[in-house]
Amino acid sequence: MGTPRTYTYDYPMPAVTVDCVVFGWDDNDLHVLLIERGEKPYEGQAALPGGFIQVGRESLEQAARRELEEETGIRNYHLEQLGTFGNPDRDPRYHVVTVAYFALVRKSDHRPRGGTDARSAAWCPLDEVPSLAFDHDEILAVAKKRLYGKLRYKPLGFQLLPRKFPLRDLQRLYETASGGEVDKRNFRKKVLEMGILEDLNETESDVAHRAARLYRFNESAYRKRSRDGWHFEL
Amino acid sequence: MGTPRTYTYDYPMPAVTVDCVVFGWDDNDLHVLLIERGEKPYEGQAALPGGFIQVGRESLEQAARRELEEETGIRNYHLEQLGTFGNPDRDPRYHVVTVAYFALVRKSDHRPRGGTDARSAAWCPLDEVPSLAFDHDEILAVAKKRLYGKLRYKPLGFQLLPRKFPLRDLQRLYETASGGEVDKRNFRKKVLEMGILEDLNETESDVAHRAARLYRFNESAYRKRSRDGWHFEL
DNA sequence: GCCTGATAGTGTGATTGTCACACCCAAGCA
DNA sequence: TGCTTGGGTGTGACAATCACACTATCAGGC
Repeated sequence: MGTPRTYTYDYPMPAVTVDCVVFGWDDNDLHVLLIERGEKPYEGQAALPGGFIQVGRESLEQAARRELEEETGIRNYHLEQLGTFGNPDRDPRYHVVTVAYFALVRKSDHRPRGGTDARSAAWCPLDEVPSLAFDHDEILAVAKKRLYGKLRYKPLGFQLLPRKFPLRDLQRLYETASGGEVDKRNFRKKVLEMGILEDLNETESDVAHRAARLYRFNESAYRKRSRDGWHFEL
Repeated sequence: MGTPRTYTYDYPMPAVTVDCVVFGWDDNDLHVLLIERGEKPYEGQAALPGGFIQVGRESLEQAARRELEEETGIRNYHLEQLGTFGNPDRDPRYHVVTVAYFALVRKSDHRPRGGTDARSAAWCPLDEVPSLAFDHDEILAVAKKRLYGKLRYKPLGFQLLPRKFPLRDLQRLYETASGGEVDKRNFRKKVLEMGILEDLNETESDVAHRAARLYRFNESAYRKRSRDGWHFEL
């Protein structure tokens, strides 16, 4: 559509892309969403989903959301900027500056292989990630570090868990992030005393043991406490 | 030098710049380094120092350091990436994506108006900053928030203070960042027990009151403790 | 040289938060 | 019905945090 044309500048220009590190949680493990590249540099290799920004037409965050939705069909997720990577040789073709984003999604909200179309997007457990295209290994490493750090002092874990969850699952997630074990009783006491979880008076079903109570993150309670100078920490 | 030429692409390209928020500390107040714009959009208005990256030739951090050194002559400072701003209309001319950096310098290391040349760079107290060009107000706001947050859990304050400093000054800096007052005795005890300050057995001179002892940040002690899983917090 | 104003430096006790720890309970399944 | 699995609950020891007030030292002015 439209006549082919070209764009001329007085100086060399870099290309700008966005790449997204999408984390999902699956009962026991963190997963990242990877695509398989269908085009030339690094064709066939795994990479982070992303693409070029539409110059003059969208903000960086809009570009990240657009790419994510196009390539993976996911919606409703936490998204924040992670950092920008711009070494001149990070793309073998020419100078590409990429703005990396960091997304947290509820895997349970999206049908197992949500792929609307195009290149295959698939969840990959964090400790089985293959070598990635470009400098995406480095980007992923930064994202991991940021996620683990941030889970402790921002209530981001609730963006990964299903809306209703038992405390056990919350604890597992935090143990994964901190790399250590946590005492069950202390964990429960601490979390419940924060007053940001709503007890749903429901229990799990279909489990082969005593069913656990389900809770929901109470965002407005969280915001109220935050306004009063309190801050989340686990 | 070199023949004038142009650069042609199949797609529209954004420009990429770096901008630096440079903080300095002056006994009692935080200052930011601002330049006065000498060129068209926002000519004559205050702005953050920065400029275009050299496409294909330097990384983003190299670009930030180059621009800072060119425009202000400062050297030896802490520099980290702050975030990237890329709304299509943030520059009235065309789509410019800017990668913001965040620098901490010892004002005492640099002669009062270090300007090597070119446009005038000047320190401005944080609470007297005028309205800035582009979206630099927003960038500065993000930087301030990041600085205040980070001072509490990373030993960045020592990058702002002179190498030898009395505890009083350290306390002032932290009070500024946290917006509250702190008990002198508790502060001293806490800081000294960290074991990351070296007592120089020297005192201030030329003060109209009892001279305070001077201390120095002991980076290797800090790193050793960090490796053992300890973390800085004030 | 002595008085004054300004800031440096120092210890304790009360309170609060953090941590480690073990047992009984409910439900599904064989 | 009993075995297995994980759910749910309280207390006491210890450590960290907080609030708090006085004496010491220096420079400058009188």
